[in-house]
Amino acid sequence: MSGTELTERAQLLMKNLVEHYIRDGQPVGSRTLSRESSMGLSAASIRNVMADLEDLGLIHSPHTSAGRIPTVKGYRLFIDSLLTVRPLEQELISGWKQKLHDSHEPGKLLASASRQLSEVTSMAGVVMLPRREQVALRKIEFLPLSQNQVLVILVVNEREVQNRIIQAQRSYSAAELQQIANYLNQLCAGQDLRRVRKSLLSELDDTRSSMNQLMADAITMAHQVFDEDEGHEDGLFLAGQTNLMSYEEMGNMDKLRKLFDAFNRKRDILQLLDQSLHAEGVQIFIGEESGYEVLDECSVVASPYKVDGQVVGVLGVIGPTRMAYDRVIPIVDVTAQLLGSSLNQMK
Amino acid sequence: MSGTELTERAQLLMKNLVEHYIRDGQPVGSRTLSRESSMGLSAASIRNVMADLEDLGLIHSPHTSAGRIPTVKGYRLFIDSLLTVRPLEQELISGWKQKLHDSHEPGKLLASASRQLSEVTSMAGVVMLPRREQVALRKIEFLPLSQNQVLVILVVNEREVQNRIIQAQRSYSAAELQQIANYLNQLCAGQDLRRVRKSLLSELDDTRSSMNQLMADAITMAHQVFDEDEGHEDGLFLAGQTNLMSYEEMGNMDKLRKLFDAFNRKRDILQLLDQSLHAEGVQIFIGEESGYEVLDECSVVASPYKVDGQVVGVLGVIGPTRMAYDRVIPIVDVTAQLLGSSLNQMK
DNA sequence: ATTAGCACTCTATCTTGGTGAGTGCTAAAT
DNA sequence: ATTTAGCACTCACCAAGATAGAGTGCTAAT
Repeated sequence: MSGTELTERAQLLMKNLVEHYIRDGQPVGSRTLSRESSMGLSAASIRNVMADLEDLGLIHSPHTSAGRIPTVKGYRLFIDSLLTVRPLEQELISGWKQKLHDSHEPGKLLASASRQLSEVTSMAGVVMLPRREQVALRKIEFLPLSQNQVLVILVVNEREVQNRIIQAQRSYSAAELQQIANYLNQLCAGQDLRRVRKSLLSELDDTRSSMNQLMADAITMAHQVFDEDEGHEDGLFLAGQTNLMSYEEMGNMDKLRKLFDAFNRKRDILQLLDQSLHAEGVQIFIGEESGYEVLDECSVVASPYKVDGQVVGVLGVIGPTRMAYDRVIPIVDVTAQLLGSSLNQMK
Repeated sequence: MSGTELTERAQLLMKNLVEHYIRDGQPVGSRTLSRESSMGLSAASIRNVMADLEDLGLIHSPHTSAGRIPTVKGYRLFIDSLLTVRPLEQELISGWKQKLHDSHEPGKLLASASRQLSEVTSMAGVVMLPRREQVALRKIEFLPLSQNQVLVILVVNEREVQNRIIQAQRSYSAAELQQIANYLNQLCAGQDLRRVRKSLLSELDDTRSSMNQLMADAITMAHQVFDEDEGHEDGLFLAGQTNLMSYEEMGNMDKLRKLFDAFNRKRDILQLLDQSLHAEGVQIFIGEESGYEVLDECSVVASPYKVDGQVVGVLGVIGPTRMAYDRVIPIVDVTAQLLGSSLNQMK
């Protein structure tokens, strides 16, 4: 109902108002808008239109004699149908591409991407790790430690190394562990971790019947290793949180602390970004839209990124609701593309 | 000069004053002190003594009609000769011990220790990693990647795994890399990394003369690996930074941001903690004493921790200058001991 | 040596009044 | 039928007193 009712003029006015507010951070009044918006209307006329916009819940006054500020609904309208994004300068893009390509390891690459996002936008940058499920095991290795513990080294996804420590039933010699590793490598190498778990189950029966104790132990150990897999790495790269401290709207220490704590916990942020995982292109959560109280006066601009046409993760930027969307959106967009192509080259 | 001049009474007064200020955070005046310090003196007498203390630079007034506040020099005196530390309850200690022992990997353990420090003190906890120099190489392994890159996996210090990617001269097969690894393992396993570098140099001459190309390549590769070693891991675990946001003395957003940025850079903090590396027991840096501007209104309470009687790292707490030293000092002290013994058990 | 008394200083807080920006409404102008 | 000028009104913001409270230093009495 509200969408179509907006006249051409009201839309233009709204656009000007939001742009103005994003620039100055001050409530914008009819007089200012009449002077600076070059749409040849008097303050009085503008007041009339503004009254309509306020009735529609698109803007509001902080108090009687201040100007108007866009509401969340107003931002939504602005972003969805009023916004004109500025295209980015090609030189900038190739500069970023260069920087990203300096990283050889995937971990470093993602960290670098989040840092870049934060630097370019002066807000907080986030990069969510590729989904943990599609992980190909390349090699597994065991080393004996004291007290029946065993150090397990996993090489996955061609060039990522993980390690963990498991508690074995008894003490194994280096040679035994070598055998176990050989056996498992032969059994699982190259497979997806998900499949590995399944292979193990069926293999367990086979080995049990063939009565080779060491191989049975191998299976048990592998189970320990892969069961532990969930939640091992937290899978979120954050950078530039401190940038947020420079914005006046973040002046409330208490709120800011809660936000930072949420960053540290990471869980909520991961969950939020998950929502963008199956979206196409850039998604935006404005203020309370995110559903997380700590992100009250923040917006999140996020985009999935792909490798081989497959979405593998999400990246984005977190900043105050009042941000330069026309610039941030393309930044997030191209960074997602650049990161995807960089990851591709590592395959 | 100043130390011996202090009368018994002046010392007691000073002690009361600092304790009072640490509790309340308000400048403390003569009247209050006379009422609450139970040393049976009138406000006027106390004023006389306070005037002396001010002359000695131990306390000062923020303005004419406020009470007195300890200066850095005053805190120093307080800590060095006036402070009586409260011993910790044994139950607390054994609880912490328990928690620390849950971690099997050294990395996790250090992270856990810093988290614990921050939780117990409600300030920021820091743990500096064991010195990188005394690192024993246990095993090295190579895996081929695309584009002549080689993935190197290092197992050091019994149970730590590092990995890095180096650029090789040509493409090596898995089998070749296996040979190279075997050769290097035989050559270097068990040695200190420092020694490994030396061994490599002498070995380089031997192999050059024996003309085995592959082995020569091995040496070259190893050089690449170990040269890169410096600064690989940043070696600092931080936790609970956000705790600092709750202290009023950290109200200045700008300063706080600079502090957080310093935490993220880590370099300055590492350098500061280095100073405690060769100290015996708990060391304290009060405000400007640290020499770092960002730590202006902070104190650092740090202690080295030992494994096998050898100092391997430093841990501590960073908080506002006005902190409960009588409690924080023993906390840092026992945590250092607990961490040491936990690390010992992992050997 | 200690303390009561006093004049003094300075901050913090509240009040007051003025200013400017902005609004809504109405009546005149286009 | 729009648009705009005019006007009365509201409210945040700021600066200027006024007041109260806490604390000091000094002096004279104990």
